[in-house]
Amino acid sequence: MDEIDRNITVALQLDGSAGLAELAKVAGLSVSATAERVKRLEERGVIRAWRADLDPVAAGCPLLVHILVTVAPGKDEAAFRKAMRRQAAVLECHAITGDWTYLLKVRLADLPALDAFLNDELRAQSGVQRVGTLLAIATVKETSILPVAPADPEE
Amino acid sequence: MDEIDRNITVALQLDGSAGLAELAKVAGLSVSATAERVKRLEERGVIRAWRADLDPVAAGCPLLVHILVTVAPGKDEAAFRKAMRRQAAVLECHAITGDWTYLLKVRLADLPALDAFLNDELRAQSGVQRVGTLLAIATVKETSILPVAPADPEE
DNA sequence: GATGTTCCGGTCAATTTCATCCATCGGGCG
DNA sequence: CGCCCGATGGATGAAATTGACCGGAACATC
Repeated sequence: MDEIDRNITVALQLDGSAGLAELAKVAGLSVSATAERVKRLEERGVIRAWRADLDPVAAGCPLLVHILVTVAPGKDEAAFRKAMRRQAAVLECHAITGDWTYLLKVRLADLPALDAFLNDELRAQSGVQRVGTLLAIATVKETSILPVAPADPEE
Repeated sequence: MDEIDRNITVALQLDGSAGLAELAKVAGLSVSATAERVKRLEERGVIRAWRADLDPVAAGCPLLVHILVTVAPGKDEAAFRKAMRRQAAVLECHAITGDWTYLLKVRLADLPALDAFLNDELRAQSGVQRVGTLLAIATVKETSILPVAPADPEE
């Protein structure tokens, strides 16, 4: 994971369809050497997948909501996590520090869908004690480009 | 944006490197017809880009923090937004309803980096009145796969 | 301390696969 | 009956994959 690998990963996050020729230029290597690097990044699990990046609005999910949840400790929690994983609308679910237990990122089509989600999916879960809803009014920035760290010299 | 387009977009979000042949099978169309669909999805802006999906830990950003920020109303706000857009560590920045003004999603290498971010980048911004930090202890789910809505018949 | 060997990584060339383009055909609608 | 949209098939072209060769570094040997 040297400087070259970092340049490659950044470039591939920005545009994975550019092709090896152009990637080789930013990497400063030959085409096949660049292909070797990319292959190794995949094998090492740094690159998990190649994905199409969709426009949420065009895809029919204009509503973005972050939901804070307090779940009572106990074995209900496993069921809660499983339910969150099953829900396609739940893009993220993190256990967090502070007054709340979980933070969800949810994308929905409209407010009725939000109402249905809160009542039927979330509050219906046993153990859920408190729900806080943070509706996104405007999205200033939303990217999946990871700031690839300068990384430790080893490895 | 019919049923076929929805199947295609879902499949391409899951794996964009499969190739047209396999995609055509899940779409139930010929290869060239499928290619035509994908091309139109790109032209219409539904598909914004093709990206490599990285493992955050392997990429050197194991720390995930959501930060709630209260910003004083005024023209400082434009500067704040611009600063957030500039910061590579800030993956998302949403203006939200409720007691807080903004919700950030930030990825960092370690706690010192978080400390530096909070002090040097966030609290240094004029207008920032209150900062709440939600550190992710565990990530139950984190995906970028949009739940492509059944969509309105028109368009 | 110098030399030879082995391994890792990069370059170059050849093969093969894949996507794109173009012409044709069938179905639906005016 | 004619027009238009969408699907099929084949040909062209560019891309990725594979293999063999070359150079440098690390280690062991002399």
